[in-house]
Amino acid sequence: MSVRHALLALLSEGPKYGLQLREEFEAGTGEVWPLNVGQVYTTLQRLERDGLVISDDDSTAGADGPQKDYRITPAGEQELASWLRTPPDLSSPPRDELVMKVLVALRVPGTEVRDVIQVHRRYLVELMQQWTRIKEAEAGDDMSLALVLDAELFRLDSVVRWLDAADGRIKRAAAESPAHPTHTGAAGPMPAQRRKIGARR
Amino acid sequence: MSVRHALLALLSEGPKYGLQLREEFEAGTGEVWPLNVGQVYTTLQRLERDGLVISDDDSTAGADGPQKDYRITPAGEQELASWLRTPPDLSSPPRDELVMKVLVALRVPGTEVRDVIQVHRRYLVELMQQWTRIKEAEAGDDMSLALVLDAELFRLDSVVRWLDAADGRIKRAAAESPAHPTHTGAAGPMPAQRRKIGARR
DNA sequence: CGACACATGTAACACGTTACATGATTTG
DNA sequence: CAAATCATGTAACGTGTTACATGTGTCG
Repeated sequence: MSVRHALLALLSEGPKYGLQLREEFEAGTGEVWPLNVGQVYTTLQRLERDGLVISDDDSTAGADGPQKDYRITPAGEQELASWLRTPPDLSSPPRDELVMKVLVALRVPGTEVRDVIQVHRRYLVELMQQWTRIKEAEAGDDMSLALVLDAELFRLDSVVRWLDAADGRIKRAAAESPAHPTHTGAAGPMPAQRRKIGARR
Repeated sequence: MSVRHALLALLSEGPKYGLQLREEFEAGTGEVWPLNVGQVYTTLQRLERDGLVISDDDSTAGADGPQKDYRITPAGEQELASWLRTPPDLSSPPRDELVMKVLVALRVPGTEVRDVIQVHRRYLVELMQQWTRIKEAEAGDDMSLALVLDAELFRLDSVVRWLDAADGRIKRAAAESPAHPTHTGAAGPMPAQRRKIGARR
């Protein structure tokens, strides 16, 4: 749902065509969020189908070249404005791949959880250094780029801190019950039924 | 790519069937990551197609009831082990919806960026409190749940801190060029071509 | 038996990705 | 003109969601 509204936003500045939207999208995110063209066209089709956008196809007047301009509709403007102040869905936190891996490593016997954690930790720190380098080198005058890189750096930092906390938890749990150092929770083959937490949609 | 490997992991403990996998998946994440059944079946089909898993359909022996057991294959075991130590793709940071919204709010004239930021900030803080309450109430003996909630709390905290940093950046930028207080970067209708950063795939 | 739950599946859609096909315009 | 580039589109696939259809087993 992100690209859809981004295109809407670009169109709110005036009529534009497919490739132009792709270029402006990438320029507006400091070129770190590539956007494939195919998605631009299919998204535009869906936007038009939903009445948030209309195309010049060959109607009113200026069908100058091969370009097909799209214009935002009032419904589109309204959708955009409401999207901007609508926080994302509460309900359950998104499934995170790295968290998944640690949970799996905890549960699958014969897996060195601490190793898995360290492997990913090293990788994340490296990644952070890369982005930091890019940020220092190129985000001087580009606020969009600075914001995007800030967000990613904050996120990666939180992941690293989570890995450390997880490692601590695991170490502690292992100390308390050395019998099964890598296995916790959901022990039996048929875990006891528990009340659902995440089902508040 | 997350559910796929989680199912593989559950199957590495022994043969299981569809609904059972769904239940164990949810139990293993403290019930905060609901998993719809349809996806379990389609994912199992793809896993079988890829040779990572085989089903009892009506072959060897025990076709006891309506349940259809799946077993992991050696190829599946190997895939699982390699997945555990493979860090996610480098390349470009994932497109984040909230970052998107702030970038859009910055660019679309007539939008109070600071307001948008504050609206989401309030929401995030509320969310954190909710999760914290649940964590204190229920994550005492369930390590999986504690890990999942930790991860989400760390993540939300990083988002809040990013929002604050973004607000600061925007305030600073507004102070420096009060002419266009809400607009930065990518100014012209056809922004100057710049070198692509994210294209290192 | 009939109702309910367990269990498996399928269909349709949204979004994202990659790859390919096809015109139109510019330029050497 | 021929080739390169610009521009639009389509096809196929992966993953996720919701909703519906269909069997099977148990139990009042």
